[in-house]
Amino acid sequence: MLSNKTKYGIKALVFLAKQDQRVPVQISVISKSENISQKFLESILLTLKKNGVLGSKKGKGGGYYLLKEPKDISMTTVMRLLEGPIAMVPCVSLNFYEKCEDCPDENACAVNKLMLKVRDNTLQIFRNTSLADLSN
Amino acid sequence: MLSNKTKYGIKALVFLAKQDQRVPVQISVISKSENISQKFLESILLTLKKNGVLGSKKGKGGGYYLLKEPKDISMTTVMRLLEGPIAMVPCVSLNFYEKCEDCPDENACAVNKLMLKVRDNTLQIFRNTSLADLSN
DNA sequence: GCATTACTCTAGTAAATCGATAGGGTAAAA
DNA sequence: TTTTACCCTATCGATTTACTAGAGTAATGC
Repeated sequence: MLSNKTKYGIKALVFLAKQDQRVPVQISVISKSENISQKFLESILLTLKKNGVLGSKKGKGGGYYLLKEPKDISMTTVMRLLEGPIAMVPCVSLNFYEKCEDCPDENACAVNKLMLKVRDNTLQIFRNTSLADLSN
Repeated sequence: MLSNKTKYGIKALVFLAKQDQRVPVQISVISKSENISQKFLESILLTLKKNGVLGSKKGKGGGYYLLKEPKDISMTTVMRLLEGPIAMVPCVSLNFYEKCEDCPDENACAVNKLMLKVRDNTLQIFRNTSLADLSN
């Protein structure tokens, strides 16, 4: 299941991408428009900022804005930052790999085999989908 | 993330599919061989039984066995029984559909659009993968 | 400067889910 | 009639999720 965190994050990013000008947008504006708790959204945008997806400006006329063009922001980045691993099991994860304790041989494991296929496919979708694709 | 329940369920099914003869296999045998808590496995096999995937036989020489040929047991069935919805959000789920409360228009929703693609792909993999495919 | 605005950060918490564990009950086979 | 093994219910600690509260700090405009 996709967490609300990720869901809200994507919605906020799309909202920013849809702005005509690249001016800072206040959290409260996004929060109202997308029906997201303001405080919760605050923490989400903060992580996106800390990881180079968003920039922010303080004070009057401040807010958040995209640091890159929507077409250059890939869904893999967003998913990994907000949701964590893309794989359904750690033993097939690229960025969050962990060995299964109960499994003697990964290569002989049916779950591994199946989930590897799923990960490959899902990853390809996220790689080929940019923020621009979602904003049309 | 895939739950242990599903993971163990798949492993147990593969174990059963790999048996030469179609004789009942005791829970304790599967549990030891696959490093799964016996009691936990018990409840998993029970759900698979209640939903027509497995049969069971009581008493001495009893145990669980597949009700169908491995090639006729699709991963969609197994995943839905043990893991639940295949989709990452309820609003793109076929069997567990639910409308998002915060979303005014599903067709205009970026998350919906993205997750629909993911679900289609994942579903296709599960549909095209049978227990037989995983047992080789 | 100084008030306003808006971002930043730290805690905490209610609710749900997960992954078991415990223990007794019941049916069937030898 | 004893053994074996399936069947069912209840409980429980740990973790995660989705927020909420509240205080602090940095810019901006007048």
